[in-house]
Amino acid sequence: MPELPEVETVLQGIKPYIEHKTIRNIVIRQPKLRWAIPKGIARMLKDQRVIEATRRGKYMLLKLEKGTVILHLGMSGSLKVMTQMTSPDKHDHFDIVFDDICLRFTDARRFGAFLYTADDPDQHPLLKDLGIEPLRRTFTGHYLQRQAKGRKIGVKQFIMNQKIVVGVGNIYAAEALFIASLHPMTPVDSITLTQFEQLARAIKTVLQAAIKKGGTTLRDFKDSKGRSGYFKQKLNVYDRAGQPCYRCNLLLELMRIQNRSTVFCKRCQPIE
DNA sequence: AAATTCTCCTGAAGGC
DNA sequence: TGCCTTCAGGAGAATT
Repeated sequence: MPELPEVETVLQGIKPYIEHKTIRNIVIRQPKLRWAIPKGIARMLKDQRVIEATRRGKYMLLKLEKGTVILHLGMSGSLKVMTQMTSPDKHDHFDIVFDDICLRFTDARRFGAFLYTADDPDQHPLLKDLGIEPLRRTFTGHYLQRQAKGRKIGVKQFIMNQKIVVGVGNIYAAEALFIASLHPMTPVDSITLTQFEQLARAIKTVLQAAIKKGGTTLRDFKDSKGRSGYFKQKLNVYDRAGQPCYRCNLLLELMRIQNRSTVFCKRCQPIE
């Protein structure tokens, strides 16, 4: 389930292999992803140099001499640097081929995306309404409080809304709420500034710690070299329903919010 | 406008 | 062994 730390891990892994390199070929085996891979994409990308590889939320952006490639890993996608070509597996949907290496995209569930825009990527429909980057200095308790004004949703849905803040998915939302001692269903209009400050801090802390560990591998996340992430060992609540809270020993609760499993500690994260 | 529900997809896991 | 059901989830689209 690639969230911000997993995307960042993949991005840092592929960066040195593709920046300032020229795309030589695009091989598409399965164009049907979240959106169909645009028909003329190979023609658009061929012989273009990658100026830099960046990230916006959970999207990876390859800035080219002309235009930008937009990549998303969906929930089961991975990008691998192939230093030598092997025959593709069933779910290896496309390759971006360079002179010395190739980027191979694998995604069993096909929720990922491979798109191209000739214009300012920040104006692309998928990117233009995205919220703030959580690791920015300007992501603060004040910011969250401002965004929460007039809303009635629970805090977990709030911080998972990519229009509020990007990069926080089901795993890190649960973890951040535990650290901030907030019940996932706490209505955002009842949260104090102090609590919002703790929450913003908790999100930064957990994302940064996860990046340091190379992301979280629960089932299938792999970095650009096929390695697992090691943040799972640090998870306080996610995937730990029914097990004792590390802080107070009470068995952790499982509830479903918007059809997402949500684990929390009733005692450490009380609802007012 | 905001909130909720539906949808895409397939592998894994559990029940019988 | 095998078939069926359920679950996992990012996030846009459709609906309320």
